[in-house]
Amino acid sequence: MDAFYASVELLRYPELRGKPVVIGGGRNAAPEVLPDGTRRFARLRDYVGRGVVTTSTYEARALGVFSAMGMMKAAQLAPDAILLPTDFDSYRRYSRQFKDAVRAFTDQIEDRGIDEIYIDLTGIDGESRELGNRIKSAVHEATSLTCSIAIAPNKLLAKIGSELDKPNGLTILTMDDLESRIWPLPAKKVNGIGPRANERLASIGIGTVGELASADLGLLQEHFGPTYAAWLARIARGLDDRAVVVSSEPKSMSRETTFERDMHVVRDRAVLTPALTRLCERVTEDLQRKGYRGRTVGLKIKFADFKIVTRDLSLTEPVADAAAIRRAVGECLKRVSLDRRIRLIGVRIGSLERATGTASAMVPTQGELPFDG
DNA sequence: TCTGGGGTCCTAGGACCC
DNA sequence: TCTGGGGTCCTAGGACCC
Repeated sequence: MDAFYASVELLRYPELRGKPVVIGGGRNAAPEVLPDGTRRFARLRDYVGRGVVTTSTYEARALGVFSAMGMMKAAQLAPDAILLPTDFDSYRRYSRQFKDAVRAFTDQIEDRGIDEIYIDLTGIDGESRELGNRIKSAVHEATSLTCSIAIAPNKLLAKIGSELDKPNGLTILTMDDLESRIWPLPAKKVNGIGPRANERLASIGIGTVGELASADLGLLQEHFGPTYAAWLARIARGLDDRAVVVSSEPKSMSRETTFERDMHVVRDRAVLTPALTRLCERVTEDLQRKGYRGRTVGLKIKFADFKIVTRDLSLTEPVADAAAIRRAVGECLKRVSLDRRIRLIGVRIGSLERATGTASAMVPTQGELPFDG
């Protein structure tokens, strides 16, 4: 979906179309409705806090404001841009609508978050461009939103291709297009080459996918290890045999919060302790709402210097109650050296299993029968 | 004026078991 | 007295993605 959150907001506030608009910031307020019925929107210049940009309209991007940028920095680049708070309930609703629209074509859909999917079109009738246009029309009819689609031989190329013609794009790629359309691209356009890998590639003179394709495998192995080097060599040739994964179980659930100011471990105890308890409660709510329990409880602390420590504790039995999670988090906390101010705390639960049925209702398996020893 | 929140996957060492 | 592998689980950190 193109600039998804921002585009949803423009449906609600059409008067903002064509203007630089930024979504994000966390705790900022919704627009104020004036007596004459018009709305007064917050401006980026008025923002104070530690939030980051979640999405920006293409007009805001033209001013240099992109996702994940600190809001205060964005405010310097685009002080007059409109600032809107995130409204995840709306985005989730539109997300369901666009995915349902695609489901009319096939159920072979892999969820990649709220605004992105892979579709396995293998065996679906129709010429690629015509099929792509039909999907785009169906999405637009269902949501009034535009999306960008690439149809390609694999997920790697489809993902790259979907970025080539944004917004409202349709890109068809075959293996014959590798040299002309993929090799000129910066290596970091590849899904899986992030900032760190990109920097290390740059340090050995590799900037584009094409340069990666002609790189010596031994050199790559020296810098990235055998597994990642082999992967790099394959993706540079456009090779990717990952399947479209239609369903998956969650592995972990977590909640975390960044404080408005860095917290002093002793002096701000009255803030920190209830905040930690609240995170345990929120994780518990998530578990119960989705019907899971988990056996591994994790604590995350980000200090004022941005250093992150994590501590895990695996319990003997899976839990889904706040008190048990809070106790485990307390044990984790004892193993952290609290020698700096704290910026963020987080609570995570992993080793999840479905909470259907109680322990007493479960039939013992062979290994648990008492006669084996 | 520094840099969110929710996830997945990988690596690597150590404990422990057979 | 010296030296095995294979396997799983746990923990911590880090890269990466949306």
